[in-house]
Amino acid sequence: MDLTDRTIIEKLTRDSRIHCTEIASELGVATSTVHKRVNQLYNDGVIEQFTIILNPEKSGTALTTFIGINVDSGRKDEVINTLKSLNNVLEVYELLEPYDIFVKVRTRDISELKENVLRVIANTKGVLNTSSILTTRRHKENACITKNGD
Amino acid sequence: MDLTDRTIIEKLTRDSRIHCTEIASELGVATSTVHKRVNQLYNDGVIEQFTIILNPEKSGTALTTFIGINVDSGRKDEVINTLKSLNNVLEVYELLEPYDIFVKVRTRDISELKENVLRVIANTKGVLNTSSILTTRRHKENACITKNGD
DNA sequence: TTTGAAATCCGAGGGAA
DNA sequence: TTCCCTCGGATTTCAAA
Repeated sequence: MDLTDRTIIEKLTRDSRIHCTEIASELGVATSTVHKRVNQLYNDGVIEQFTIILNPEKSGTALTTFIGINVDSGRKDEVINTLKSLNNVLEVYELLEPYDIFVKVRTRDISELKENVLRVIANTKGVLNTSSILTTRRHKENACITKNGD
Repeated sequence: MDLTDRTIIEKLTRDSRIHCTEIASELGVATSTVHKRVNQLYNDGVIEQFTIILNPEKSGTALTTFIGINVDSGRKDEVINTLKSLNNVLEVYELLEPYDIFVKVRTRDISELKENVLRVIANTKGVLNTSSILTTRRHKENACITKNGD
C-alpha cells in the first residue's frame, strides 16, 4: 500500500468506472501497471467490491433506520447470521455497549420496516430487545473515505 | 424504473465494472440500450455514484463508530455542514429522537477518532452533547440493497 | 426508445528490462 | 515490479425504424 495504491483507491472511490488509462496518465505510469495494481488490491481483499450508491428516495428505499439489538450471548452468532441474510439489512456490526449488535436498514417505508425487518428480528431466537433509530433525512453518504477535501 | 432498469441496477450493485455487453446479453436487448439506460439512471440521480467498498482493516480505517449528536435547533444546519466536511464522517442523517443528528465515522483507531472527529464536534458551535457507539466487528456491509437472495 | 453497425479506444496478457 | 506492445473485445455514437 504505497502512494500509487492509495491514489488508485482514491480515484476508484470517487468513480469506480474510471479507466486504467486515465489513472495511469495522471500517475505517470503504464496502463498495465495500474491494471495489475487494481487486480492485486482486489485479490488482496483491500477492495472488497465495485458497487454503486443509489439515491434512496429515487430507488424506492427511502427509509434508513439503525437498530440496536441485545441478545443472549450464546445465540449471538445465530442472530447475526439471520440479520446478514436479510436483504433490507445493509450493515451489521458487533459492539460492546449499549447494544450487542447494531444494524443499518433500508426499507421503502415504516410498514416495510415492520414487516420485513422488525417482525423477523423479534421472532429470532436469542433476541432480547431492540431499539430503533429512524432517520428523517440523509445529508451525506459515502462508502469509504476519500482523502483530500472534495 | 421498469424491470430493465431494476435489473441493470441490481447487476451494477453487485459489480459496477460489469460490461454493458454482458448485461445486454442477459437481458436480451442491444448493448447501446443498456448503455443509454445506465447514463439515464445516472443523470436522473437514481445512481448517485460508482464507487468501491474497502476492507476497513486492510485500508487503514479499522474503527467504525456511530455518533449521536444533540444540537441547538437554530444551529442544526451549521453543525451538519461541519460534519459533512469531515473526511472521516462517511454518513450524516437527521432524526427526531433520541438525537438530532446521527453520523457514521471511520478512523484508524480511537486516538484518530478523538483528534479528528470528537474534538472537532465538541468545538463546533451549537453542539450540546454527543454519544458514541463504538463497533468491534463488521459482519456485513453493502452500499445498497441487492434484490434476490445472494 | 431501441436497434445494429462502425470506429475508436480500452483491457488483458506475455516477454523484456 | 514495471513497461511496451499487440490482439480481442468493449464502449460510444449515429442514423434509421
